[in-house]
Amino acid sequence: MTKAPDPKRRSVHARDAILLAARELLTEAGFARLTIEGIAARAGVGKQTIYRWWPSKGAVVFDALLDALGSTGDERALPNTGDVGVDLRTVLRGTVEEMLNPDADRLQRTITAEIQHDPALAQELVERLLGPQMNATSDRLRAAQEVGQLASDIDADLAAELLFGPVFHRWLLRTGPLDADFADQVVEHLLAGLAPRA
Amino acid sequence: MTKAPDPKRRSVHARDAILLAARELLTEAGFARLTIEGIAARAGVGKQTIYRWWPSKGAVVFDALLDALGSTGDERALPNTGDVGVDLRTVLRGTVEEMLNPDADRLQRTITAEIQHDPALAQELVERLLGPQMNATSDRLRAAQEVGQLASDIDADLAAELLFGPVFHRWLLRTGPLDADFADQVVEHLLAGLAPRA
Amino acid sequence: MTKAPDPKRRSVHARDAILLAARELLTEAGFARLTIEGIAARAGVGKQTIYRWWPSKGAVVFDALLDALGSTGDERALPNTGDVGVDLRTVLRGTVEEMLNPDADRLQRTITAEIQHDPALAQELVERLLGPQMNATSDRLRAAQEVGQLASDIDADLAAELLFGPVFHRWLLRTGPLDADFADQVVEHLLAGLAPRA
Amino acid sequence: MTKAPDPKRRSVHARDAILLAARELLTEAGFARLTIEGIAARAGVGKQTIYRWWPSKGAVVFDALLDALGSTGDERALPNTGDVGVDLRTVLRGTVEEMLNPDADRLQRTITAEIQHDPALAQELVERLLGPQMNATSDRLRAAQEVGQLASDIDADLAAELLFGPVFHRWLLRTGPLDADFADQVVEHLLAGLAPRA
DNA sequence: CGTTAAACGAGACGGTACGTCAAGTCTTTTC
DNA sequence: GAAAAGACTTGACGTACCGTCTCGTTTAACG
Repeated sequence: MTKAPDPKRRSVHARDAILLAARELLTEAGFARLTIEGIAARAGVGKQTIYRWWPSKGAVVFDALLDALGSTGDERALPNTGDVGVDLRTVLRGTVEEMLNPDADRLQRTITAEIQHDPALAQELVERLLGPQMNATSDRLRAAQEVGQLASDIDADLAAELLFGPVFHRWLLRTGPLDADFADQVVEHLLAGLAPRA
Repeated sequence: MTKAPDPKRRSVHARDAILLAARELLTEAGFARLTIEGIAARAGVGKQTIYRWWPSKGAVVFDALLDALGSTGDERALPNTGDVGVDLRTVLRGTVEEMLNPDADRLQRTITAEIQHDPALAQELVERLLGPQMNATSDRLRAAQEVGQLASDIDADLAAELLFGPVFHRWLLRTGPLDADFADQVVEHLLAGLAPRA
Repeated sequence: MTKAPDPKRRSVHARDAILLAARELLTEAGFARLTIEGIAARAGVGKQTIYRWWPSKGAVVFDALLDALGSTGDERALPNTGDVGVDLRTVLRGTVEEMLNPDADRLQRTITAEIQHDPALAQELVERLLGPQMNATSDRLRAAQEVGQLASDIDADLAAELLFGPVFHRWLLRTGPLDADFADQVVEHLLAGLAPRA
Repeated sequence: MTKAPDPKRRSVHARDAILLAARELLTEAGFARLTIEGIAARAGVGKQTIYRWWPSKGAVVFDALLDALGSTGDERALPNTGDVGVDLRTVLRGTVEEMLNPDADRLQRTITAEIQHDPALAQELVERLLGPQMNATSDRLRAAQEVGQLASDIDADLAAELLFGPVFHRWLLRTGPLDADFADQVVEHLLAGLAPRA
């Protein structure tokens, strides 16, 4: 049995330097050109220190991203103006806007590509980033159901996926122009289908 | 300027052997473990012959997939039973079923990951595979509009994306179980929103 | 049996262009960086045309050199001033001088290196270049024997080698400075040993 | 400036395995067919380990030869029987004999060819192998001068070159048969020229 | 608080694959 | 039918990183 390293003795400084270096190099060169040696060199760290704490390049990048995103986005409850249509439009336009930002675009594409080959990463991504985000949306939808703005017999989690799915599809596959107008149309058609039956 | 090779002199035999080898190795080992050297060895071909005609590993794989899929899926018009709900359920269940097939799943994930870093590939994929498939669906939707099963003021192309988006989202991000039931629900809610207004 | 090409149909133009290109590239880049492809490209000739008529890169270079040297140096009888010492000094100083010329130095080193791995080339070199040169010297020595300037019981061919050997040794191995003074000393000591016995 | 590796960390085992493999392959296949990849494979070593410590194939071979020859030939003082003629005959016959041994012949031709294109190697060869050997000879000649067997006004280093030069010339250029008799004749004529004047 | 075992930086190691270059062979087209 | 053009298989090149493995050097938990 290979002896596991002792987390208590772990150098916080090394960890931070590694994640920072990973983030910087990822932005500069992209995932494909990112190397463990490069991260180690930039971080001023021995390669072994990386291998000691992470199983793969993907895991490092993933941690680096969580480190960056997690700090800002812990609590992202949706706004509630009283009009669910307005609120959904706001959140979906925000999603589109982020996708149009070159840096965020690159990071998200990188991680989306990466999880295709690593189900464990995929699960962690869903649990720690996507899940919370979609839960915030389905929470807002449930609130709308309670005030009678949406049919009450609809699964809010499914509805959230009906909302984000098309945007994600268009972004990832570039099937057409991705803009605020597209986001609005998705919300409009979706709400038509989710409206309470007369 | 590096002189381009003359396509007239290209060896068909080499091309076919390369694409076949790529497909086999991709299924056996996955994209990450796929190497140019491996393809060349399996195909009984010099590495230079690959480099002469393709700019990257991704391009080879892409051609290999088009070669395989394109031959079978030229004409994929949707069925038209007269009931658009039934037909959409059929096509979406078919899509889900293909995603559940391990081989197809791996190939599709590979190529989806690949196009994230190569917009040119992405465009080609849309034009040659995704586009035709989505057009077939939107054609069927337009037919439904003409017989009054769907509201006539809705963009059929957008509707097709509303349909495939959620399925694609769940498959790619593994946000939940992907099965026929999920496909049915997507169709149901979508049609509710697209129904002609009284 | 592989059919031999017909020398009668050989293109003189191609032959000359190849040998010229070889000579030029040899001077520009040296033997190690000389390639068949480079020669073919420079000569505006197909590679096959080179392979058809020469068995190896060394053979081409060799022909190229013979073509260049042979034309100028067919008849190189030594001067005969009546004083064999003066004449030997002249010829040895000339040899040294040529070795100090950078272009000639490179060509000679190239071919000397090459014949180490190719006895057939070595033989041809001796027969067509070195042999005639040394024969000219031994002829002069024999003439000296006839007029009593040298002991008559000495093999003139051996004596020629005693003369050129040390110069060649110092040039090839760089064991010390190679100059006219060195040449003179070699001649002086050699003649002392070859003088007629009282 | 590319960072130089740290000699303290160098693996002795790898170094020895590389030099041994180089020597073996050189004997088996000759210099032209010798490859870095072949050496690495035979030595059970990564190619990078060779490139880390040697700049070229020639340098490896050179080190391999020094490693082999240097160990046996550190001290090669010439015999001193009292008769300089006998001693020179012995050493020159020994030189000829070694040149007639196929393995030694191949090694020496290889390295002689190699130093033509690499003056740095040439200098090292002279300093570490040829130099000591010729010094041993000139030492013996000086001893002969002291006891009056040779003229005292002759440069012993030059004399040594007069001795080895012709043998080397005949061996390298194959201008004639190389045997003990030839060695004897060289010594005889040389001594005639170097004898003390009456 | 000093000891001491661990984590650390550094980097050499055996490997794999890269993308390039040239070798020598083969085929197609031109003169 | 030789020659030009150039695509082909082969194999070595020298480079970049991989993940493993020592090395000395900090450094932080515990005796």
